[in-house]
Amino acid sequence: MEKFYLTTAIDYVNGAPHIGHAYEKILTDIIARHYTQRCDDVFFLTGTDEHGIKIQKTAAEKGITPKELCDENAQKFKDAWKALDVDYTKFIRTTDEEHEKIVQQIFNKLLEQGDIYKHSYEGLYCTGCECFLNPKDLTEDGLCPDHRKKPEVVSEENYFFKLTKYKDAIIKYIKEHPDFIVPEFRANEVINQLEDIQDISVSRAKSNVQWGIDVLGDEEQSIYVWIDALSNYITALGYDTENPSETFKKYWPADVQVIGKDILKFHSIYWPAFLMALNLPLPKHILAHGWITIDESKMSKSLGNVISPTSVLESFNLEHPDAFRYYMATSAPCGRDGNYSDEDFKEKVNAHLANSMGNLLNRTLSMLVKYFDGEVKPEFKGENPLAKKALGTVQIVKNHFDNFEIAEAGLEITSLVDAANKYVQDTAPWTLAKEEKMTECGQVLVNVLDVMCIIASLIYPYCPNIARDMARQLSFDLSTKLDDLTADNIKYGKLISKEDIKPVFLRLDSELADKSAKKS
RNA sequence: CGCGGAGUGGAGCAGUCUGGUAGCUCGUCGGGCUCAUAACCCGAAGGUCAUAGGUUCAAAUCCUGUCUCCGCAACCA
Repeated sequence: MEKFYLTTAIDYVNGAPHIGHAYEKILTDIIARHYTQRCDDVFFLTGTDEHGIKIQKTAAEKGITPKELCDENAQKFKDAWKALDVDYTKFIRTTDEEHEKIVQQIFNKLLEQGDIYKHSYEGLYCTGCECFLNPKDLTEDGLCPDHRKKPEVVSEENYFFKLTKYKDAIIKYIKEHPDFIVPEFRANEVINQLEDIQDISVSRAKSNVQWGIDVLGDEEQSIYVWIDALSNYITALGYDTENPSETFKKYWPADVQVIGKDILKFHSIYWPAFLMALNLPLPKHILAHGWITIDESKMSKSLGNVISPTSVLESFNLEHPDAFRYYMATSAPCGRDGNYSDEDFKEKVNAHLANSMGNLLNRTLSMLVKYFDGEVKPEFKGENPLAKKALGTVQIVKNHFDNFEIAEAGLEITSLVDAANKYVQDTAPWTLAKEEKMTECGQVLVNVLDVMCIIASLIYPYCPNIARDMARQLSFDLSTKLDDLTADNIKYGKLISKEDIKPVFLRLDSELADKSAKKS
């Protein structure tokens, strides 16, 4: 594998980030970190979508410029990702000068080649909303639900993209590439939606929407969201209709684009159509994840149960985001909805990260210190009955990641940890020590520690800080590629002394789980 | 009849495509161990697989009907 390019959706900066935004970034970061363990060149793109009427209005209400609003909120997203250890390669903003320039270039190219044409249409315009309304949104009397006013019939000229021209090619592509849309069951939904697709409007009258990218050569129009926002995935790499950068040539097409299920339509229909029009290859996979519900109900502002990405860390007093990342990634299979509850969070991370994994390292190192003063002797290396399972788990985890089964991969790691705990229990090194079978005892401990290094490697994408703490206590090089892992990882000599053994993840105590500390 | 997803022990889920002893994680109860983070290991209880029919030697799985919940359609991450 030479390179791996993955992207998240770019978030609309009309508000602050919440747990749903965080879910997607964590998933993507875990995938990115996993592939850094398999290839040297991973490019992970995220960013923010910053144009449009909503930003324009919110800024006006706050009495600031749209740019100021975007700057303020984009920073909140960046801060959140930092707190969650989301380690992106590049953060693109659709207000970046470079992006705007290329979007204009793309727009004009499509216009020149006839994929974009000018067309006037009639719509119901509400002067209160300052936008067109869908007839279905009106009240029974035909009034705007927000302003109780009758919308006017207004005719507006816009640019349209010939989506219909690409309809058959997209259907064909989806059918010929069953792994293009992940999970597979969503592909049917997309094909259904494709059946009655129309050309889409890709510009707005500037009299309505000022906060957007200008159409070059037409002072009346600005570019509407589709071409602006979707293009970020290629403008970020330095795409150019004339002279694409080396970076672009190297990384495109994307290996996976992670998005929410709500915007699958745009990424599996509009986006492929634009790419076809630009004569570019399509991304290899579109991964549509589900929603995170809060205590079984949908997160919404009206219910007041919107949780900020970092509130979970704060309410449990967590120094690192590892437990939250682990929980988010393993509590629901990718693609289906998952639920967040404080209770479940606490139970899962206590059981898996503290009781099983953390404690396993702790008990083994403690015995090494207690019986051997922390020293690994050459005769401690022998046949390791855990080796086969451990190396097998590495392959299984890789396979799961190739199918974007992030939760399933996590469970495999847990299963390896359980096997190691059982091995310790069955061989009872504390009994061997009492019976003065010291070589045998040392072998058991080193067998477990060798496997512990593999576990540290495998858990790294989910819990980078815990993995680093584990690796440090094991004197193991965490940058070892997955394919270079062996069952022989522990070096001879003094491994650790008593004062250097410290728990990598402490149980969450119930008194820390204070719901009232949670912000909305 | 707009389209789609879901209904499996107390909780969350897998299994359904390719019919063949109902499984996983967590919790509960009992026992064991004492190296360790009230941790670890073993055992047990607990399910008419939403429901009614059908196909079959055999159905959680395939077919038909019904009920319930949810999503999309409609710029909600």
